Amino acid sequence: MPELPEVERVARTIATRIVGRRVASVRLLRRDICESFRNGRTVKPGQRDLLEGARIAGVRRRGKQLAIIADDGRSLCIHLGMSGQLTWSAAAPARPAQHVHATWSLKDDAGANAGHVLFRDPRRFGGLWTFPSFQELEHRRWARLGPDALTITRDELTSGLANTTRPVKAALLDQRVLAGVGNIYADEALFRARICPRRKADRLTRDELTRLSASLRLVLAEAIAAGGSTLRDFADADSIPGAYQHSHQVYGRGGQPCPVCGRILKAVQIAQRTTVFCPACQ
DNA sequence: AGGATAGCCTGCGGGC
DNA sequence: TGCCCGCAGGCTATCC
Repeated sequence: MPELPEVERVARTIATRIVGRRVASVRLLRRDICESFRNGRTVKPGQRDLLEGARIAGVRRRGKQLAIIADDGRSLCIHLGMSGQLTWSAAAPARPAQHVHATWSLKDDAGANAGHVLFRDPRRFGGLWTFPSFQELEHRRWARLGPDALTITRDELTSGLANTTRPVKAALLDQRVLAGVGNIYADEALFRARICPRRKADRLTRDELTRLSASLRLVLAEAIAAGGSTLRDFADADSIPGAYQHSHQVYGRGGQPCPVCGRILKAVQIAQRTTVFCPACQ
C-alpha cells in the first residue's frame, strides 16, 4: 500500500530522527530480505553493509523507494512493498515484534542512546539493499525508474506514454514510466484529469497529458500534506496514520455515486488491478 | 519485444 | 464459532 505520498511521509519523519546520529548496532533478523552489493557483485549482508558505525548524512526518496545515506557514502535502499513499515522507537523493543526483520540502534554525539529504527514487513514484498556508495545505489536500482511522479512534467509524461499501447492505467503503474504511483493514486489522478483508465496510453491528446501530469502532481502533493492514505495499517516513522483516505474520490468506491455527477462508479480489472472510474466524467 | 500472466506473502472479512 | 476462500497489491520472472 505505501505509494509515493506514504513513502515521502516516512522519509521526512525518519530523517528528523536519524540524520546526524550514529548507528551503534544493527540486527538483521531475517537474512533473506536483504541483499548487499559490494566489490561488483551481490553478497550476503554484513553489519557494516547495513550501516553499522556510520553517521547518517541524509534520507532520500525516489518513487516508492527510500535511501538512507551515511557520511562515508554507504547507502541503504529500503522498499516498503505492500506492508512494510519503518518505525522510530525511543525505547529498545524488549522482544522484537512479529515480522520485524531488521533493527538499528542509534547514538547521539555524546554517545548516549538516541533510539531505534525498526523495519517490519509481514508480507515481505519489501526489502533492503545495501551499496558502498549512493552512486551505486542510483545506478543499480534507481536508474531503471522513470521520473518521480511528484514533479513529473507534461513532456516527461508524454515521452513515457508515447510508445505503449497499454491502457493508460496500466502504464501509470509501470515504475519505468514514472516512479511512485500505485493503484490508489493512479485511479485518483485519472479521475481528476477526467480520463478513462482504459484509454490507450499513446492516444492521449496534448490537453489530456497536461491535465494528467497536473493531476498526478496535485493528488500526490495533497496526499503528502494529509499524511498519506491509511487503508489498514500505514503509519509514518512516528506511528502517525494518514488521513487522505477520506479524500479519495473513486478508489475503493465502486458501486457508489460519483462525487461530481452522481452516476454510479464502475469497478473493472485493468492489468490485474481493481480500477474504479466514473463512466460519465471519464 | 512488448504485453499479459503467475507467483511471492500474510491478514482480514465474508459466507456458510 | 470456526473454517475456507477470495482479495489486497508492488514487483520480478516467465511465457506468449
